Amino acid sequence: MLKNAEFTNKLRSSGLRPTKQRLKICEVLFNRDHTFHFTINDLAKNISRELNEKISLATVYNTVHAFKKKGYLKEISINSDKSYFDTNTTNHHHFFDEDTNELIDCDDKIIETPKIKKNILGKKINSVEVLVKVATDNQNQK
Amino acid sequence: MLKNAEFTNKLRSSGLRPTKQRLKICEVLFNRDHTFHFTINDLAKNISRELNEKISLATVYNTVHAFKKKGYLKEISINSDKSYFDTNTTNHHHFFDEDTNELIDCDDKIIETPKIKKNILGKKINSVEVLVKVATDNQNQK
DNA sequence: CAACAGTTTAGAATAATTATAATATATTAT
DNA sequence: ATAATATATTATAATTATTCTAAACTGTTG
Repeated sequence: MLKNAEFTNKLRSSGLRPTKQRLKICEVLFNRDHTFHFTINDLAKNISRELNEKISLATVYNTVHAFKKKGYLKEISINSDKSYFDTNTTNHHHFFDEDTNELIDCDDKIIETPKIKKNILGKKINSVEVLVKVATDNQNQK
Repeated sequence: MLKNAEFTNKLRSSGLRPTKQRLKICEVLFNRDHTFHFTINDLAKNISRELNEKISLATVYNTVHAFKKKGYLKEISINSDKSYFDTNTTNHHHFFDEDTNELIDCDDKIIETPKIKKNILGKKINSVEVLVKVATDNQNQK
């Protein structure tokens, strides 16, 4: 459970002013036991529910994007209809349950990190991530 | 280079009426040498350019979704701002060039298909796909 | 505390996608 | 073939996610 002062430092050290709103968003995002996958709307709702306070949706957008740029959040692309973000910013893999739309993080103890046999573009490899889609047998190719 | 009659059969055999519009869209999508990655807007533009004929945007949306449901197209989620579709419906991997936004298909000769060490949900595995993001060194974590 | 740069805000604007409902077309039964 | 029906197409409106705008506000620096 990080304190306000720690978030203040974290923000300041990356060149972001520690405003009231940003500190509250830090609390909601980073004072958790586990990885948090969310849309910006989810987050805005969580803020008003958990903190009983409203932060303008535009600010939530601004902040999430600022945090992403600073590497505190990572954007996930599974569904293309909405943007999801992830508090787990390490290189990791996912299981995606097509029945429930649940997304589960895992590391290379669960899913092997694959070898790139030929780096066809010759550029620097920034990430190698695996997505495994699962569903109850029969139907569900959506 | 498939013919109209072949597309007609293909459509009819999957329970889709072979309408003028669908046949034209088949031509644009499937009479190609290589995999085609596109947004619905791209496709609509291609239709009016290549075939010199306009198909209502709503029809293009309907058709692409119908084709996806029938397994003729696959939806890709790399960027979350738009929906991309792919004529390569096999299980395959991707390189994504963050400098140019180019997406390149490849199979397990280029990128190894990873092993799932533990199927944590115990459900049927529908796909295992790898995404490798590359960019010119330095900057570019976007 | 004054001055300035950076931030927040409500609401407008934009862009992608989906819904609507009238018209048109393909299929089927006659 | 033709009529009846079921399905598609279309233009347009509606919806949804996201970004933009410009005025008011807040944090920081001197």
